Amino acid sequence: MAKPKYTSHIGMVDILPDESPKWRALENIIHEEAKKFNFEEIRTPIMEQTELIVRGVGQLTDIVSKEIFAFEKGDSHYVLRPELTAPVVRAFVEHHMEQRGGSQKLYYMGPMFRAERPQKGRQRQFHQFGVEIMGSDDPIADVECIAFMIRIYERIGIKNYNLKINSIGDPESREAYKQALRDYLKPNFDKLSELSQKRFEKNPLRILDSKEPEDQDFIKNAPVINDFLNQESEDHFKKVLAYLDELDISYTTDPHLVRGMDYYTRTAFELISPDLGSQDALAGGGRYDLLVEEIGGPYTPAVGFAAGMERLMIACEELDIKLADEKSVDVYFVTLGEAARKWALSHLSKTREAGLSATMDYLGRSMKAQMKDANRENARYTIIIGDNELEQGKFTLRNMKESEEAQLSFDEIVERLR
RNA sequence: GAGCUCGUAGCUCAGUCGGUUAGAGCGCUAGGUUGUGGCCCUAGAGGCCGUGGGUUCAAUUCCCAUCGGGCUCCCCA
Repeated sequence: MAKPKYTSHIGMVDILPDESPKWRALENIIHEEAKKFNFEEIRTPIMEQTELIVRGVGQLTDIVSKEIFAFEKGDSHYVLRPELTAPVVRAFVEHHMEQRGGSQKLYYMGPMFRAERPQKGRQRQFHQFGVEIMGSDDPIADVECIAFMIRIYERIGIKNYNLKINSIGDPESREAYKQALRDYLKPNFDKLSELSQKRFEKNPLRILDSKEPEDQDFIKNAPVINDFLNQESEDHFKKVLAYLDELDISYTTDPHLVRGMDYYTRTAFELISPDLGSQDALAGGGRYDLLVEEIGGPYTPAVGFAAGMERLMIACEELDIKLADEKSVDVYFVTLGEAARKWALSHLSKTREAGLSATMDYLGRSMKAQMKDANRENARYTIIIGDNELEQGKFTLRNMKESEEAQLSFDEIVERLR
């Protein structure tokens, strides 16, 4: 196929009419469940200051070091948001949202941007939904957050997932652990994969995540962070797990789970799906007790997660889950002649005012073509309007599924369909 | 950012061991039924064979590059 002159950018896809109903259905589910959990929606701009993202997400993360879309205009440094925790924290601080009282339970959804090489389940413009609970360090908040996340997948019917959870402690215990990890690995440094050697100084935790075969033996016997948690973090983690048990949410503790953003403290979790291929994370999140201060606000412990909406869609397809109904319209006005078209135009309005969906042919086509079109649009009924009908004030109402017809006045038709 | 792989009608794909007018199914439009859809029949529209360059008498076919998709790594949602 010859490519058109103008196409969307690589990794940025259109959501066409055949797909958009699925998206709306998913969005509706998220709104409904958020309402049940008493989460309030927050919408922030698509662009943020580059410095916010660099500080918030972390200079050394892949997201910031190689995946952000950034540009300058005048003195301003713009970046397309790669995630929404930092922007939500920014809004929280900017608008002194702690003054609203209590803890803030926020949710969001929308497009994010990362300049990665696209593959299935990974695009440059993609969509996430997620929540942030700000102002509480109670393990209950962690678990409510996870419960909401799980609830979305459960409601949709995606039950084939694995919740992995870990605690990466506070910065002090993490530093102690990093050092212990380095001490453990150092004698075998030369035997580590090239990649892991690079990670050794900068981010040794990542070595635990390595998929390189030569690293696996070292990883298996490495010290685990759980042994380095201070009492507070350990108690916190135990409570999180106990509350998960209370909710009968099954999980796997994974001492090797570390996350890509620098801001995480204590609880970290991921939701993995076997139905996704190599990009198998449905959602991920954790606690970030120090980020609000980092951004310039008051000490505000917080926890949240983000979930990939495209990945959720892919899982639905793999599992043959239909998010949206077939398209349909209540009434299709089939017109024969100019007088009928004019009548139809005004009575379309009346039909819609009665709460029904209604449409007609705009192309002046034959009756057969109109009937075919009505079929394609999945019309429940057609109303056939010709000179005879206009004269008598009785129209042919055809039930498309049953192939039954009746002669009725317009008022009777509306009454019957309502 | 790296490796592999694919790229022919709107969609799914044949095909050309380089050689006159590139095919099918579905979809679309129209007719068969001058006022009736879904099935059937007929016809039509729709392709510089992703793009650019090279080799050649000749390239959709071979070579290179590029763009785009897929898979994998990295990383993440």
